[in-house]
Amino acid sequence: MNNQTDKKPHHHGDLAAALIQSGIEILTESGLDQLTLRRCAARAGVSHAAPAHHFDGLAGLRAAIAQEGFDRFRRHLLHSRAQGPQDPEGRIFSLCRGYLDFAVENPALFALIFSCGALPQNQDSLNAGEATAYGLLRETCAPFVPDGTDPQIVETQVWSLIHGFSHLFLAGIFGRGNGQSDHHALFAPVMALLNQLGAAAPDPD
Amino acid sequence: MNNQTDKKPHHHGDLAAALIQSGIEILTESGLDQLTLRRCAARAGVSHAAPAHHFDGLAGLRAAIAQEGFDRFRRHLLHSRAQGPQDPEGRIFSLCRGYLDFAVENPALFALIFSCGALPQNQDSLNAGEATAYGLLRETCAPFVPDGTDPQIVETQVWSLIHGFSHLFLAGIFGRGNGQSDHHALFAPVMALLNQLGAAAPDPD
DNA sequence: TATGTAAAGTTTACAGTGTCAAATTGGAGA
DNA sequence: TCTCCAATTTGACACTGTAAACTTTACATA
Repeated sequence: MNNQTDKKPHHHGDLAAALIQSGIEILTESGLDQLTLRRCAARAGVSHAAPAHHFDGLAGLRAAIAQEGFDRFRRHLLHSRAQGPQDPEGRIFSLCRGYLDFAVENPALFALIFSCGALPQNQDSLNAGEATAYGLLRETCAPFVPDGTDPQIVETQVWSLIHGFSHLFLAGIFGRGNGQSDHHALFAPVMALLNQLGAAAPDPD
Repeated sequence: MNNQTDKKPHHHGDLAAALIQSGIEILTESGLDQLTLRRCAARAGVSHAAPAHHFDGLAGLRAAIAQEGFDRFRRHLLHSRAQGPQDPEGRIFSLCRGYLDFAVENPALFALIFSCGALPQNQDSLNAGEATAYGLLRETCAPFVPDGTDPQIVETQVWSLIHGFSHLFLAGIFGRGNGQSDHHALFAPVMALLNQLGAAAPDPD
């Protein structure tokens, strides 16, 4: 469909990629409701109707931005996981901390990524290792999966926990009411329950 | 400001409430992007500029709808919790199941409620008992809070877990890729981790 | 009853949006 | 050089939010 790589359009160098980049910048600077076809086009230096030749309307552009955002999200998680200690607990802690940090630092992009219908997740991504965010999660959760158990159980628990906290924090459920906004301090309960993961899954060592 | 209760406007019976109701219907039938000032006005049988006299623009209407939606959400949780067994585990299980069911049955309203900035949560709501959704959660979590511990720890764990699962399910992370869409089956891992709550908090009985 | 006032709703207008059809541009191959 | 064709622009249309001016209605007061 819209493979913006390895293909040089005639006039603009690579308009599709430029539009996605413009969109992410607008998202970061001005929020989700300012993400507009015409604004992206103007920022990329083309006329207002140019994006129609690369994406299927606004929905298509948003989907493309979400896909790129998801990849940046994945790289952020990868980098964050590599920062801390490399034992199973350290890796999953760093991964979750990176998850929250990305959400706090890129709230609009985070919201777009997880808005309904924008995600082209398929079955392949489950076993894709570091190639996808889900694969990254699966890798990191693997040491906590008891033998003979469906790994998706632990993955569901971990992802639900960290995603729920991140989303609720952005929504202002935690924090705003308290007048407190240090998300790392509020994060402690999530880490505590993450520790229960080991208790729930007796190590077969 | 906009107290639509106990006050009979002159022409329309209660336009503010009618607009909110119209908005929720549009949300349910056509999704979030179809929620428009003019559409709400038309559905309520007034001209397109009438809502401006009751709400502060589209953002104000959305906030009012979110507030009403949050109250319906609260009542849904209350009803769901009353359905199952009334021991602490049964109550929290039913509450979480109601949380997920509401999200699945009202995806657009659920998204609006938890979209950033639409929530007027304040400190009072924390101790409001059944009067607010957070109070409801606090009540239900109370039996799992160890003596001398901040109840917000358990509340954060439970809400993050159930909210994260619900939101990710709506986003299609679980389910769609599998071709499986029975949210109650996929829900099991959340329930399992919820059981760890008891293990994390040794009952002082 | 007559009048004034303020709220509620309508009309009109304008800038910005997505989307489509037609015209135009500019580079690649003949 | 000429032609073709994809990329882009131009122009138009319907729809949106918003603001101002205007009209209608209900109520209080004299």
